[in-house]
Amino acid sequence: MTTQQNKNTQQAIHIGSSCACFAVRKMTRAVTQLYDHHLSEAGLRITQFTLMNAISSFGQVPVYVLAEELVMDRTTLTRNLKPLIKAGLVASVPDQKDARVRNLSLTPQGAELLKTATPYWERAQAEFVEKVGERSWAEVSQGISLIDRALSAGPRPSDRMMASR
Amino acid sequence: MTTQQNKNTQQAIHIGSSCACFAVRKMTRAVTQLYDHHLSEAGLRITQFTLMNAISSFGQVPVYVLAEELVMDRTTLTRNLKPLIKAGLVASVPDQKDARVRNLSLTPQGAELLKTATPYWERAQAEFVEKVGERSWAEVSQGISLIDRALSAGPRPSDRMMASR
DNA sequence: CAAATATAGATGTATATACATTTATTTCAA
DNA sequence: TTGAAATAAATGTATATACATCTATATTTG
Repeated sequence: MTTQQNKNTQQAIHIGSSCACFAVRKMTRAVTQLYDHHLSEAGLRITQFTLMNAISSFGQVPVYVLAEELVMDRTTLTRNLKPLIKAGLVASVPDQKDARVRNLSLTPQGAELLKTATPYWERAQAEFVEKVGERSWAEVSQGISLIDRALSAGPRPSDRMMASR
Repeated sequence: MTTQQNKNTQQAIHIGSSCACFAVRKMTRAVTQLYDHHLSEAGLRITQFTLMNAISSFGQVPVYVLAEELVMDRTTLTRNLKPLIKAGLVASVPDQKDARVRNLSLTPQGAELLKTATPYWERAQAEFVEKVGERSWAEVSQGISLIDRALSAGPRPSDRMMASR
């Protein structure tokens, strides 16, 4: 048992130290916790803040466009929007030309809350950059952009259609 | 309205392009989707695979130690373990010396499934590295380690106890 | 034009995440 | 030694995430 167990342990250590997904998920938990602790004082989570911010940057945007932009499943976005719509922070109105589409925008209250919460985001961002170092973050940030491009350049759904599985 | 709206839009674009948390969460969604698509063929999610792998690397480990190691709330870990324990992949047994503590380990079935799933993880990892580039990933990986250290070196809970709020 | 196909969003189900609180146990101090 | 404080895990609640599927609408094709 000992030899086999040692083999398993060594293999597991190797996977744990090389798995890209494990690394990015662990880091994301740490970063999210930092931002959430600041944003909680404004009654928002960082996920909600960034979602409202994304809508604000578009002014008005269909669900499917925003989901693609955020690399997020449409159904996930629908679910994430629910509490914001219920709280009167986000408006979802049917499109005039295509009845399937719903356009998202911030309500006046949503825009106001986003403005109120921004200083807390700034503190979180400042603490993060202070801890990590401006230069280091700039480098990692570039790397993240690179990964985003690399992964979004994958095969299109239409290409996959005739492919094996 | 137009001027104010433009201001809001510009501000939102600035936050969206600089927020570290938004960037890492977006990237993590993309990376997780890639790994999940491979691991699903083994009937596991990448989160479950990496959790089982982490337990395997310890051999046996208390919940609170694993949670700290993974930068994960203890309650989150408890919840994530639930389906694995129910499926008979992970064992959770009370510690002999401290009755509060529960030690986690893989069951034989868990070890077997981990082994079976490993080739799918290897394909995911290979696709990721192939798309991103070995050199780029090595650099980003170093940056992630740096961020992990920077954020875990924060104030201990005991230090926070007398702090404001 | 009508039938087949494709698309947008919503819903059912399941897991992932964390805070506040509860329960059981241990440690520490008067 | 016992009562207070601390710790480990579990539970209540709420949001985050995605797949399979469903409904409604739009587009394409025969």
